[in-house]
Amino acid sequence: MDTAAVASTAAKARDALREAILRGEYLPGERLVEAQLCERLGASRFNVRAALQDLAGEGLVDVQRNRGAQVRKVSLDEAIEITEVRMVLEGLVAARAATRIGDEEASELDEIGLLMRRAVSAGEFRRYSDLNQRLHATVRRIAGHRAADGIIETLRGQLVRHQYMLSLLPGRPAISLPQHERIVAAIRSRDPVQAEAAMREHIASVIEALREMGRMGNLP
Amino acid sequence: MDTAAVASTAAKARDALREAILRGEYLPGERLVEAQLCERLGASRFNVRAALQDLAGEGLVDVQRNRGAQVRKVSLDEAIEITEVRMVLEGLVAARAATRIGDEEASELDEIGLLMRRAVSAGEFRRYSDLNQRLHATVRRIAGHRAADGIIETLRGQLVRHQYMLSLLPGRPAISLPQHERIVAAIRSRDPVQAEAAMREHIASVIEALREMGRMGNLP
DNA sequence: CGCCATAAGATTGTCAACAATATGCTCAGC
DNA sequence: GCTGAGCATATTGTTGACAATCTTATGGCG
Repeated sequence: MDTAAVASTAAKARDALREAILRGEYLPGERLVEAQLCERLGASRFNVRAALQDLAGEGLVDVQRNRGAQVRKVSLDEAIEITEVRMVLEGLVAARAATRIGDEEASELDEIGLLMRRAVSAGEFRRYSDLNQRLHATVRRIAGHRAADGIIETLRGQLVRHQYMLSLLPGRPAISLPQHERIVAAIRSRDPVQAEAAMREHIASVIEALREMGRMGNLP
Repeated sequence: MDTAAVASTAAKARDALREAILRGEYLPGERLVEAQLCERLGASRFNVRAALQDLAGEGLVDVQRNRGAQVRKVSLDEAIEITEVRMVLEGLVAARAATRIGDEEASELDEIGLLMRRAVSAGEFRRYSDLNQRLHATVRRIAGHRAADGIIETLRGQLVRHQYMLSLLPGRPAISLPQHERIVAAIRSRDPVQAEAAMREHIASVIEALREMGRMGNLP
């Protein structure tokens, strides 16, 4: 009985709405009408408004005075900028993980690496994508860098749609698997400089893929 | 007349409260009672609540359910973590500024560098501190990296108190002036790698100073 | 004298009604 | 047929009152 306690009505509404947006139930640009959300979330307008304001702070929705809220559209340019920020932040986190990793955490990374190789060679791309997230999350947990962690999580939310499109690009796993392996190896060997470099190289290649996607005529 | 328009009542209240906190009119840990803020800001409780919620999102205040809001205390550990994040973000921004700088912007950086040297040799520390902020702001403006910019600005708000204490440390200008000069030189010569390295070295030394401050027995 | 139950006061949480604004539609005028 | 003014509707902004909760003061009991 202390910190993690009963979520307030407003917090529940906010979390539910965030999940709905991330799940893709509301598309970018779609208007979020307060009255509709009241039904959908089973909350009063008061709490719905609070939720919208929070999510606006997270960059998931845009709110314009007297014009209501809509799911934020992030352009490709913005997605690239956001990913650049993620690149340096996850680099920082990887470096710190390398200085803090313990033995059982090392074997956890090993296991994720093993599962990744298996998933790729078996062609299970969805599973590989999940492992990708799990690897990044594990590195962040090992680092225990609260400031960076919160920001990365927020940014991840803004990018769900683009990341989803990325995962459909053919040939991505073949490129990213060795990058992931290098990240694991560097953190395992407690080398912060190599860990940061490996993580940045990995995310830089994600940025390159995003640019490629833009050149191929997908929506701007 | 379009984008930048009449600030809503809530936005005005939020900005006013933010300024008040940053100015130090409310100290860390101090309770922010809604009714009092209504008078202070000349806003309704509704808007005061919205403002508090916003500033909570910015990390300037803590809000606990049924217990109200208080100015967030950031511990030295947190300040260090936040500054680490700033280090990598401003490094990113400096690198990008190096690839984008134009001629008049180059002379602007030169001028700031000149004024800095003058301020230090004249012992005008307050003026040097202002120029410090101006240099960082100018670099960010040149880079035009909206994603990084927004986050850096938010983090800066959380650190005002610690940065103020830092500026009182004797010997800081002598350390940071050559670092600033190196940042200017690298950006001027359009070298993103050097620019990032110089900026990171500079902020790393700020982190070292923060650690020093902690060791010297200031409040944790 | 100290401690817990109880009540009073202060503060925040929530709501429903009302006001202000934007949006879409109809219809006169050309 | 097109344009624009004016109206109807939908949606958001704001307010004040009331309920829930926490905090502090009080007093009885061991």
